[in-house]
Amino acid sequence: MTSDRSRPTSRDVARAAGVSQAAVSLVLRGKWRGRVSPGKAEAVRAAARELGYRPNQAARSLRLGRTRTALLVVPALTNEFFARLHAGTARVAAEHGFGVVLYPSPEGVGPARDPFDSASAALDGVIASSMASEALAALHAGGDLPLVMLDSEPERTRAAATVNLDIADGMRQVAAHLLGLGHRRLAHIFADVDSWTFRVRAKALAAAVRAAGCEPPLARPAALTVAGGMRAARDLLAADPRPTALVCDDDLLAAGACKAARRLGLRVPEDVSVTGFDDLSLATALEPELTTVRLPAEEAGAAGMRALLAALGATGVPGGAQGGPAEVTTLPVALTVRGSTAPPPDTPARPGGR
Amino acid sequence: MTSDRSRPTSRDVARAAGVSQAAVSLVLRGKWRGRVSPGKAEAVRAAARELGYRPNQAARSLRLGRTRTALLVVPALTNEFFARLHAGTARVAAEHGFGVVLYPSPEGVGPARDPFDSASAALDGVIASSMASEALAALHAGGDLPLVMLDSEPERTRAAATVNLDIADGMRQVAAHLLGLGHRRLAHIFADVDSWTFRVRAKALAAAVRAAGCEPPLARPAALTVAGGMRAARDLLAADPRPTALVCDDDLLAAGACKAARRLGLRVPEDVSVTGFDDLSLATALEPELTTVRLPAEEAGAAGMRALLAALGATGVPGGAQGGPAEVTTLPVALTVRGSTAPPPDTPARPGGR
DNA sequence: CTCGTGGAGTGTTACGTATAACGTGCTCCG
DNA sequence: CGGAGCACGTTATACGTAACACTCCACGAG
Repeated sequence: MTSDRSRPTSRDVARAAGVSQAAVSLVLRGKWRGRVSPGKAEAVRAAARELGYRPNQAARSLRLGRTRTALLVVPALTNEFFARLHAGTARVAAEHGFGVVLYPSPEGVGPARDPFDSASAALDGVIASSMASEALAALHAGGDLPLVMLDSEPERTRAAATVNLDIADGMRQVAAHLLGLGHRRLAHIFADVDSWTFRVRAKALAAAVRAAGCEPPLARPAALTVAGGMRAARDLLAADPRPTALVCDDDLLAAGACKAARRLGLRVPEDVSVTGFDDLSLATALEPELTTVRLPAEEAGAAGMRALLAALGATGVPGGAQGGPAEVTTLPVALTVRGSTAPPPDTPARPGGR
Repeated sequence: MTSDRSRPTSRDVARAAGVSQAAVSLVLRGKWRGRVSPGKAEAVRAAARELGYRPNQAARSLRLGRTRTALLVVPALTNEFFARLHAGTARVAAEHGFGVVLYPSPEGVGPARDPFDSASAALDGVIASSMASEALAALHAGGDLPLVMLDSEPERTRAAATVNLDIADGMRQVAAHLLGLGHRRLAHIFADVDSWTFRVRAKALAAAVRAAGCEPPLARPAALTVAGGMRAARDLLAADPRPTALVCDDDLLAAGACKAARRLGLRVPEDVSVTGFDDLSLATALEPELTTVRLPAEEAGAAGMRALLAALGATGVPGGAQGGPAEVTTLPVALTVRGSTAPPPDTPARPGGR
């Protein structure tokens, strides 16, 4: 009615409320205690509501030097784990008026372009998940933004903070469960990805098995897909003596392992036990349902964003203020026992798994 | 070395190259033909590279009045379909220097907040997928941004364009496949969501079945999860006479249906056929693999972003310029026949499905 | 010789916001 | 009674970029 087509500015609001533009800014940012009378403040709010005023974020960002936007680097969103990670970051971000923009990391299919060119939005900080060191170096070149690492090697990064899942403990729980059921010949299907999280899984499993006095597990790499899991499982189940349990780095691999086992005429879990990792929705869609490790992905994403916000708050103070230089948070994970594990064949049932 | 801590600006580059700030802008935007000599242009580029200059996007957005950022509204990213949708939009967006920020639509769990407050970034346009009319109205209130609808009711929106998947045809293909196998008693497990895409599925299935001279399919609503599919299937399979095929609105529901069938002692597909929709990675993880309809999600997302970019390009011309007011694109879908469908029991095999 | 034309640049301004710096009156207390 | 301090505001400026409006000069046509 009054305005001519384009979005109203704070000056339009000021005119409508009969005050200066500065007063509008004060009132709308809530900094008017003792600077603007309650009456005028209310008039400003009414005018803003009336006109449908929304502050121009570009102008605000320019003025403040902050954009209230974070970059989340993930290998692939089609993986439910990373989607949950994103949900956690986005939730916490929204609570603080932040936005999150995604960047599929260079390990994906796309051309390894500069994330800071790709993300047209200016950024305040970066959260990087499950990154290889090479990709990290690329990020490093992208300026001196605060960086939070998720589920990554804590060492040799310039991260302001690291949020990790207790992957090693998860794998130890898997091993304890299977060993407790009586399994002695475990095999490991590990993801064909050079990433800290998968290296830890392999190491933890091997250590737990060794500690129990068993021979080290056979291991086969596999592409992180159902088909990959099938191929690896076919190989492993051809070994003699055949392993009685297949420990998989991921639920997708476990799904493939189950398929492969059945194609070989083996029943799961009677003839061979299978465990997954991540507790995707896939885990309960399968039959039998997968025994797997539940990872608090949303929680990890939320914690990562909180850490980033904390780092942003502490910006400007060069000296190390509170705590160490790089804080590491580790979130607990929990084995979820379902139907894909059982005592090995030719063994009298023994009490208790785990 | 030369600069004092903060990011270099175009003025810093200008100083280093011995030209004016305006010249830097011209050169770096590639608009210098006949305005700046090749020698100086090269000097500017060298200085920019040397200083690691990156244009301040906030300032650019403020100046241009455009932010090169689009909002993608999806119900949930943890659903692989929407993740693929996002991948498509993000890919095309990146090709044009655009960013994409996500907003989980009000139908999700979160508090139904204003997407334009939540997305701290300013926006040039909106792509909304699978939205109920209520949520649409909320978007409508959010200003007069160009809007592209994905997989939604074409009518009564002010969308600049609509990109739809040929859902109806997909369901017709499912019906033809099952009817061709000899099935006569179909049942439908439909998603408990008030959304155009699911209404179309129900209508198309009913029409196809009626056209074949069969009685209309039994139908049960279900929450869009594996557990929801199980409950609905348990109900439907208790009917007498028992349906010989369960048509599901989604692969998750189909997974649940398979589980339920087996718990009742029925084999899939020998005793009962099951079909899904969407072709999630879940479809090939199950056993038997699901017969389902493959939706070109990435392609749809890409097409949506292209439509939005086109609408943005045509902004400023009030009169309807090229084509109709709201263009509707429909992408084809394809039935993928796998192992979860077979001729009904007590029926001699007949040649050909579909 | 004058004028037009186009290349090569620069000065200046505006985008919309947040805030520092600067007034006003007015009250209250030493 | 003379400020000091407070309540209430406004003016002015800067953030970094893009682009309009100029200037200046060389050169060729008339």
